Amino acid sequence: MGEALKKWLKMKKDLPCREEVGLNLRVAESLINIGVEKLLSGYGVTGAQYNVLRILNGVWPEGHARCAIATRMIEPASDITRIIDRLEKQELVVRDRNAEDRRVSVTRITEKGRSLLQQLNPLVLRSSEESTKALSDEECKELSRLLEKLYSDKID
Amino acid sequence: MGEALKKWLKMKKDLPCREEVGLNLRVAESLINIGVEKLLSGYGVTGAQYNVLRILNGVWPEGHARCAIATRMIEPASDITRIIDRLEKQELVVRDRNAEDRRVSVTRITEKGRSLLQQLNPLVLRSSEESTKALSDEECKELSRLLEKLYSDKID
DNA sequence: TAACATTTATTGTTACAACAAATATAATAC
DNA sequence: GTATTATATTTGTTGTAACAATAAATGTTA
Repeated sequence: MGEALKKWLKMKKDLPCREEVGLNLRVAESLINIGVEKLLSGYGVTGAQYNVLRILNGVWPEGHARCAIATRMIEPASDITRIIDRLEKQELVVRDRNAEDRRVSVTRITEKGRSLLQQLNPLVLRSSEESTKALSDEECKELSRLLEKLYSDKID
Repeated sequence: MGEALKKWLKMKKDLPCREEVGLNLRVAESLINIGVEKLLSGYGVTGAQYNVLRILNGVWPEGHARCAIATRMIEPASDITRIIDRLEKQELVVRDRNAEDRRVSVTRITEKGRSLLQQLNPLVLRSSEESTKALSDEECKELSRLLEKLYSDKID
């Protein structure tokens, strides 16, 4: 078992390698992404809100239905509705009812939302470069490959 | 950029590999650990509560001060106090004031807590084996190695 | 030893997450 | 054409997370 994990958890005993991988995933994820979260919170948005803004920016000037956003989230989020509520309150998005199917509510990013993203995106990129600097490009790619192999049987 | 990530996020464009690794970490972590969380919730404990129970079990029959627990958590948890409150309400732990230093409150796991762990531990192991079955033992170890290298400059 | 600083834990508050229930509209079956 | 089922979203509720403020005990220093 790796020394870094033992050091982090202040454990003495070893763990089965399948449990070890799960723990390392949690430790790494929380240490890596905490920096981005802090950065974003300084601009008044959470990680989930930023994620929604990026998704909406990808289809601008069109919008997305709530359920289309849900399937594109990094982590499955159960209440997109209230994430959008909070973005709407900040005037970063707008919401309309679809004319053809009045059940769906289509959300679009506003100019204010787009300019916030333009401000944030380079900062987020810089932060992720900073937080992964312990790995070479090759190691990053190998890590991504293994992670995708790990979860690819769990999607669709 | 890996196809699994693109498929998951329904993206077309590529991302810088440093951002890609961060996203893959989040996707993998949430897909892998959701199973354990669900398992635990069926027994009335959250992941954080289970984590605290395991930490306390490791020093049984002694206990730990609140701040000693905090440093051993998988993810930095800001309010151990209320996690312990909830465990105490379920009689899985007990809390005493330390005689020498009356500031510190020492928490110990109870017999009820220990027997819950005995019940849960094999189920958790089985669940983590199941959720990582897409990787070989060698790949698991390589993945752990890369993850530890990634975060080892961020601890202590 | 009195004043101040530090450590440890708890509480208050606000925002967010998870799950179920409710609402509204559309599609399907008879 | 009405009843039923399915889909899309919103709301209610409860529990949890994050952060600041407070309380209590101990350490430090002049």
